Amino acid sequence: MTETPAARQLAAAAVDLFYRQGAKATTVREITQACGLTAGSLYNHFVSKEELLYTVVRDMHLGLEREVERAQSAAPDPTGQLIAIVRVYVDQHARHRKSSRVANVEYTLLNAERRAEIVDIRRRLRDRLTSVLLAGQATGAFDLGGDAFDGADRSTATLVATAILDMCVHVSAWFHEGRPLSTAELQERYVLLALRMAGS
Amino acid sequence: MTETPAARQLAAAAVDLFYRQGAKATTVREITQACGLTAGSLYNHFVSKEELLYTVVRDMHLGLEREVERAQSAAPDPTGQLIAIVRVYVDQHARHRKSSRVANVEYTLLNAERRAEIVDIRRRLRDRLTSVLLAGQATGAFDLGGDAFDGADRSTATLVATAILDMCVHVSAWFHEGRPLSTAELQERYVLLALRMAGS
DNA sequence: CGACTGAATGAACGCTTGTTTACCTGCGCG
DNA sequence: CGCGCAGGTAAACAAGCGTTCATTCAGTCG
Repeated sequence: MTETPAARQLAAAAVDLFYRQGAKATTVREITQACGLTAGSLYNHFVSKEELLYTVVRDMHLGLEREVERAQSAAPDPTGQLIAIVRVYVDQHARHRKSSRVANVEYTLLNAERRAEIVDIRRRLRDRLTSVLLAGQATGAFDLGGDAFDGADRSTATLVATAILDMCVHVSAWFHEGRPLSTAELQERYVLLALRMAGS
Repeated sequence: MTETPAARQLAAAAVDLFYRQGAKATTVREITQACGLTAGSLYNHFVSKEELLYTVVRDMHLGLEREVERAQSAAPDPTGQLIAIVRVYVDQHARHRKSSRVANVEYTLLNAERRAEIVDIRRRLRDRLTSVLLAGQATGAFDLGGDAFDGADRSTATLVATAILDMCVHVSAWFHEGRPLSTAELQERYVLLALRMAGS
C-alpha cells in the first residue's frame, strides 16, 4: 500500500517529525501539513497513522538487514565479517540518522503483532553477530573473555554482540556529519573498538 | 513540590507506565488510577504532567551523577576510576531499569529549558569519563588508538567515552535480573569490555 | 465525448486529553 | 471541641485527537 511519490513524501515528513517530537506526540495534521495537504489525505495512502509508523520502522529494519547480509557474505572470515557488520551499522545509523533513530525508539508503540515482527528482525540481526563472534572464538581469532574453560559460551557471545550493536545503534542519537568526524572516520574508529571488544 | 508518600507513589506508577507505553502515550487518568485515585488528585502533588515527568527524569540523572562522583573519588588512578564509573552505570541501569530507561528516552519531550538542564547533566557525566580516559592515556595506562603522534586527542577520548556510556546505558533496555546474568556478573563483563575499549 | 479513477478537500464525528473547579471529608492541634 | 486544611471527589471544560464521509476535481482511456 505504498510506493507512490506522495506516500513517500508523507513518510519522509513523518520521519522528520517523529524524530523531533516522538511518534505519539506528532499529529496527522502536522504530517500532512508538511506536505501541503489536509489531514484526510493521509488516508488515501495509509490505512492509519500506526500503519505509517509501521512502514517507516519496518523499511529501516529490512534495509539494515539486507545491507548486513550483503556485507557479511562478501567477507571471508569472522574478523572480516565483524568489521563488515560494524561498518554497515555505523554507516546506516549515521547516514540515515533520523529514520534509524525513529525505528529504534518508536517500534515499541506498535501493536503486539507488528512489534513482534520487528523484535524478530532485531533478534535475527543480533544472532547473526553472535554467530560471527562464536566462529571467531572457535578459530582463535577472537577471545571473548568468558570463563576460560568453557570454550564456546553462547551467552557471553550474545552479551558482547549486544554491547557492540548498542554502541553502533546509538550513533543515530548524536552523530552529525563532519562534527568533528566524517562517517568514514567514525566507521574506522568503531571498527577498532569492536575488534578490541571481541579480543581480536 | 514533592517528597510526600503520595507524590512518590504517583511518581512510581508513572515510571512504570512511561516505561511500558511511553510518556506521551500515558494519560493522567492511568497514572492516578494505578494509585486508586481520580485524575484531579494528581494536581495536589504536581503542577502538571510535564513536571511529573521532569522530576522523574531529573531525579534519575542527579542520582546517577551523585553515585558516579562518589565512586570515582574513591578510586586512586584512571584505571580504577574507569572501572568504578562503569560499575556504577551498569548497576544503576540494571537495578533501576525502568526509571533509567524513561529518563534516557523521554527527556527529549521536556520543554526547552528543562531539556537543556538535563542535557547539561548528561554532558557533565560524559566529560567526566572523557577526562578519566585522557588522564589514563597521559600516564600510559590507556591507549585510545587515536592518531599516534597526537598525544592527547580529546575528540578521540570523547568518542570512546560516548561508546562506553552508550553501551552501559542500553543495559536498561534489555536487562532482567538473573536472565541469564546477575547484576554483579554483568558489571564485571562490562568492565572488561570498557577496559579493552580504552586499550588498557 | 463520456465514463471511470485516484486523490484532495473541508466539515463533521465521537472520544480522549490535560486541567480546573466547586465541593466534601476526616484528622491533628490549639 | 471545633476549626483549618491537606487531600480527596465528581463533573465540567475547551482543545485536540484520529478517522470518516460526501463531494469535487483533474486526468486517462476506449
